[in-house]
Amino acid sequence: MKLTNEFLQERLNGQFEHLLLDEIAKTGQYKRVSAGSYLIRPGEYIRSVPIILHGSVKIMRPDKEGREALLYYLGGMDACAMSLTCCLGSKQSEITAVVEEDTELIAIPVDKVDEWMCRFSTWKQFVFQTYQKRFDNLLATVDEVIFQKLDERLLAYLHKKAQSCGCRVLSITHEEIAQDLATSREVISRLLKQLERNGVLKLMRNKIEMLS
Amino acid sequence: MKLTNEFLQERLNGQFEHLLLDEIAKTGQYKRVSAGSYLIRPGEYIRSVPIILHGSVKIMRPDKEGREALLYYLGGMDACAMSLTCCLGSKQSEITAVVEEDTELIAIPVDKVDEWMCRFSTWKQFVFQTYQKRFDNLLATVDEVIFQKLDERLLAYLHKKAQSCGCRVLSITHEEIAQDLATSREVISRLLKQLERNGVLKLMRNKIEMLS
DNA sequence: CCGGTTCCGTGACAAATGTTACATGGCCCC
DNA sequence: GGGGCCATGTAACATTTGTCACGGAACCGG
Repeated sequence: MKLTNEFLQERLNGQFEHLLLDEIAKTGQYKRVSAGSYLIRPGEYIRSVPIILHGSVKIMRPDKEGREALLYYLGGMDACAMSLTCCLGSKQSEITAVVEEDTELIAIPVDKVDEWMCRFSTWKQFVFQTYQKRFDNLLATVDEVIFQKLDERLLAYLHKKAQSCGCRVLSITHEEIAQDLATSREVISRLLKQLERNGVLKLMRNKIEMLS
Repeated sequence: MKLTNEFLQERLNGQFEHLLLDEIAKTGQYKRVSAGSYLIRPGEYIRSVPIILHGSVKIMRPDKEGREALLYYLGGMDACAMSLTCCLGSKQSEITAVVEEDTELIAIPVDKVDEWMCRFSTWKQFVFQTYQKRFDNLLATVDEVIFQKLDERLLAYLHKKAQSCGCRVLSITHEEIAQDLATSREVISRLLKQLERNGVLKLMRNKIEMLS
């Protein structure tokens, strides 16, 4: 799709100045990506930084045994800090990014990311804000993993998920949750059952309804 | 102490251009900080970004119960990414930074950090490299906490420590280790004893000698 | 040398998490 | 309706981690 200034103005919440919008319209690439597709996998190089207009992207961290734990989600108006550092240092990705819900994004070529930093203060601000948000995300994840027990982490996970999809009924299997939290299916089933007994949620096949 | 261009040239490994060194000499503040002092605590504001010339600084993350887990160390030529984001967004610190070994650093006033970004490409590079390093540190920590068991984490912890102090005999108590890893002293004692039986290390009062 | 303090070792038990094994039940497709 | 697949439930057991209780050893200051 061709990017226009008006479209960008609306979708980017007017957080960028006009000249910058022109540049984005000229060099940015609009993309629709459907749920399940990978934006980046470990070891790949990135040549553009995605700004997410709408949807949600799941950032995961793999280990050597093939497990893959959830780090955090990217949502509207978020950009990926990993891709920023990867681009600017031409480093390989160390994470996996997979589209969770159908997503619209604008891909900014790496050389522009750098160039605009000095030309547009709103861009510089955006870049640093992005770093800050990702740092906060990571810290929150670290907190949970270090200080909380699994049942608390599970509950936090479900709430985040419900919030991100904007509904109270989650379409997910116990197995998927187990992968995201880097544990086993049986453990999750056990804890979920416990939460159900406590009236926090209701379990159905392939679905979990949050009650509180 | 008064900063001179020559001093900076030598201590900063010549990674900055001359004009920038002049600026740093003019506005940077040289500081010696002795082991045990706090550079920043949660809730405080930072008005300068430290560049560490020599020594080591421990970055920790507190939780509500008063526990405080180790995130990572800063060493020579490192800068603190937290302080970067905190400064640029005038946010409160979310971490604790305490000097582990006597440290020399240069404090850069926050407005300069921003101003130099566009004027000096080596500075811009430095800032982004800093972000990247801190991200990598955090990811490594996340990896350990998510995927590894305590005995592996403990061993990794000891190795990092040995590397950072450059010697094979660590001066540390079981209690301190337990705090850094957010667990209890007894657990650490037990695991250490096990490692000793396996010939990995030797235990002494207030000291641990790494053998491998 | 004595008394107090800090550090360490350790057994016994509790709680949390991981693993194995199998049963059940829904759902899809023919 | 029957067969097969997938998701879930669950018991039983293993391992890991956390907690409590206590004793002894090393060190330190008088």
